[in-house]
Amino acid sequence: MTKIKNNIVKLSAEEKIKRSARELFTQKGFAAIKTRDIAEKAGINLALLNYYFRSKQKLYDLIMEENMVAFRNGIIQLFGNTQMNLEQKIENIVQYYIDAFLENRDLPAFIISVIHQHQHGNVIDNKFYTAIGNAQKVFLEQIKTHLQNKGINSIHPAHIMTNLMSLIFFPFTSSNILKSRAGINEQDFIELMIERKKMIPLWIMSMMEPTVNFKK
Amino acid sequence: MTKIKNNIVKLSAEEKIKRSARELFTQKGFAAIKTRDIAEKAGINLALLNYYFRSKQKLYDLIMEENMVAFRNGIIQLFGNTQMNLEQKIENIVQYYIDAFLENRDLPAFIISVIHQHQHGNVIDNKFYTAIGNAQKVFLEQIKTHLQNKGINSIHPAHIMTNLMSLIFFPFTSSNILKSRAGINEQDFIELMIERKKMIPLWIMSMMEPTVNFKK
DNA sequence: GTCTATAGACGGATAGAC
DNA sequence: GTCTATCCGTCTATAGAC
Repeated sequence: MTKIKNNIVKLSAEEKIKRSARELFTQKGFAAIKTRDIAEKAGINLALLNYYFRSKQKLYDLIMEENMVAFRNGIIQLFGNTQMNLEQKIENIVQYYIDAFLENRDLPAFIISVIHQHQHGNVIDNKFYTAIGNAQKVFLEQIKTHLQNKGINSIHPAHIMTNLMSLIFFPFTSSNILKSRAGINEQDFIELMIERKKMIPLWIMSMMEPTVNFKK
Repeated sequence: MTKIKNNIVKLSAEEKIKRSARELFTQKGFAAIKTRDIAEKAGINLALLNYYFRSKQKLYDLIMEENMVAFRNGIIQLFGNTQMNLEQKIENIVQYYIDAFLENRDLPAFIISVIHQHQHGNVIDNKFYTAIGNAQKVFLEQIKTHLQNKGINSIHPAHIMTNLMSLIFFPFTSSNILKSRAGINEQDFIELMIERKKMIPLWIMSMMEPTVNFKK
């Protein structure tokens, strides 16, 4: 990447390929994208893709790894933190992921697809699951303690963690449904997502209240 | 499909192809699957695929349409019902979809992918969105009324509908994370999903209580 | 580093025998 | 209806000129 006058940044061919590849792979996955699509979008010659990245598969692996980094680091640092109380932690998690997904709207569907299609044995994936394992345990333990303090033993901590991730991820994958007929446009959608940064923690905390769990 | 003695059902080649195709396409999508994969899985000759279904694309369209039918009909009938009160309706929706997804575990990720990748202009998809549009409106209106009765005007009805779908869909796409290190196996996972049929309605109803929304 | 041209493999589809 | 053999367009990857 070379800076030129007027502070305008002219991207190198390598960078242009990578950005185009990220956008396309994140939207549609490995199999649906042709190297020609990437080259065309980047405005570079097809041969340069192999020159810089060796193969389509290696380029994809690079993109995937980078796409998963933010997700993985978020889990490790936010979920695994042992200083913060549960409510603060949930607020931070919600903030972090919603901000990240507003920046990259295809990321949630990409991550969901990768997680869903995971088959044990893959080296990259195993590294991934091992890395988030401990952080997950810390968070689940914290939920468990919180529930015990509230006198609730009827609900598995995994529900709360799953619900948290559900409320963060899913809306980004289903904006097309809201936009179709619910009278919600792109700007409305963004505002709703911003509102959720405030609301999701309230919703999740209320799920751990006796009044909700023992109702009826 | 021909019945033979001992009540064992021997599938026709056509049916074998369709079942194999459904499993593979639902798991990995159109682009990642080769016609040769389908033929091999079905134990039939590659040429038969084209003989019965004309092309890979036509076979996929057939599978996708069938996969989306249950989802679409669920929305139209359950969301669009004008007789039932909101709580009963939510209970029915949760029951219906969780039961369906327990039967076909890859369906949620498939539906999410189709919805997410939708670009307006596609005929099948437009039919789909038109069909669910009214049912969606009925449901949103009902939520709006419920919120007004509770004296809550700080929250958009779309949040509630989105939350409901989130809590139903997402867990099926992320079971791999729970299974990796949270000490949850396949049987535990199924039990958790069954518990959710009872819990999700309570969680959603509580989101429409003033105590939750005006807290802090 | 960047291009053109092309090798070489793959995958969808079909012709034609049985 | 089912098979084998094969066609042919497409796609990844590379050789080699500049």
